[in-house]
Amino acid sequence: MVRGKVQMRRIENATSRQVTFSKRRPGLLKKAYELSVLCDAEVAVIIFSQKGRLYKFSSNSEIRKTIDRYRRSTNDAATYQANMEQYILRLKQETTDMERKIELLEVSLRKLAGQCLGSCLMDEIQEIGDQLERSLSSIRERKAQLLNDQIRQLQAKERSLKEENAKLLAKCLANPQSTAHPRTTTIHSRSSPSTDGETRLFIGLPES
Amino acid sequence: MVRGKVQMRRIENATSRQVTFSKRRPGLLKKAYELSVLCDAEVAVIIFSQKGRLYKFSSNSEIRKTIDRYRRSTNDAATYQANMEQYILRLKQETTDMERKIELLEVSLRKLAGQCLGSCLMDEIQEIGDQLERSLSSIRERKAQLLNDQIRQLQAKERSLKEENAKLLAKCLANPQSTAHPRTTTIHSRSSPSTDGETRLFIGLPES
DNA sequence: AACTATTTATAAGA
DNA sequence: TTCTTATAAATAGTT
Repeated sequence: MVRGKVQMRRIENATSRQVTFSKRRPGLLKKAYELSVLCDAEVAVIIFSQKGRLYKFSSNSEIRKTIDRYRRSTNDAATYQANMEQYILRLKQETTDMERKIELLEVSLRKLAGQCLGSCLMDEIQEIGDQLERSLSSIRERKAQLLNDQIRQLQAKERSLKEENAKLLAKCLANPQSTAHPRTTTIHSRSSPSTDGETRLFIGLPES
Repeated sequence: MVRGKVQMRRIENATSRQVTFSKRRPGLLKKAYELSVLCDAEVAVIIFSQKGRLYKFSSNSEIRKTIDRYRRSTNDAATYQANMEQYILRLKQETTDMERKIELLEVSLRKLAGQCLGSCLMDEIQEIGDQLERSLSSIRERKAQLLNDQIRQLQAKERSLKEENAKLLAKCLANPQSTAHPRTTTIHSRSSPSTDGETRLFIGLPES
């Protein structure tokens, strides 16, 4: 361009590049300004320097207006926005559906809880009553099951305690150091008012 | 600028303006291109002619990226897009909340319907059972109320029919033209197989 | 930032 | 529109 043409490629020297940027940037913005004024055109220029600094020109007071106009005039840019709007519509539809579902669930729940029955006619009352009876029978079944489980657990525990009891008794009888009858070997039996039946196994243990 | 400086003001002659636009527009775009290449800058230019025709340059493959970058770098006003994105986040949060609510309602409903009790322990079983008993008693109350209403309606109907019956009887007795007993004045009784009890009041009406 | 030799852009005319 | 041409404007390299 001056004193020898410039190759149209990135200036490798960082300082030269920065200097050239500083010189050409206002030139570009000035040209943009002149075009907009002389020809009454809408012009917007956005420049980001390598360092990320922003420079802009807008013939409009608000560059966003030009950008919006650009978006409206191009299909691919409008697509993103349209997609978002469609997505919002879908989300809204979803929430509406969910609201209706919640409403229905709450009504069902209230009815099963015996509330708001004032508007129910005999048919529906009958149906709800039947459902409740069925539920109650499920509940009773589950309750019975739980009780049975508990009983079985207690029985198993009883069995294992009995076994332990028997083992300990056998040990006591076989042990030469304690030939006396277990009943009479209980220490501190005078100071503890517990029954024989409960304490006769605690041979030699100090009372707590 | 050439052969006499140009005044920096709108060119009034429409043709001249159009010509100048055609000449300067590629110049501006070229300058933008050169700045972007030489200085490795991100440059975007948008031009709308007076007729609304769009011309643009973008150092990027996609001008939208530069515009987005511009939007991100200016925080003078929340952009429409940012607002939309926030709105979408809000909607998503809302649907998540609703999903959770639906989940809870469905669990409650299933339990009140006596389903999925396998995981319930005795406390909860007891509670559900109590709730069901209360619901059933509400249901029975409502049922009784409905039955009572029905009975009262029937009683009222009976009363009004009796009154009408009495009035008609009195009329018959007072009327000289029909001294016969009302039971015998029933017309068409031979062609209608209804019982006496139901038809004896329809004096003089043609059968439908 | 200022200077200046040149290139580039472009107004007016064809 | 495009070409031509005279001239203004921009700017690369230097200081």
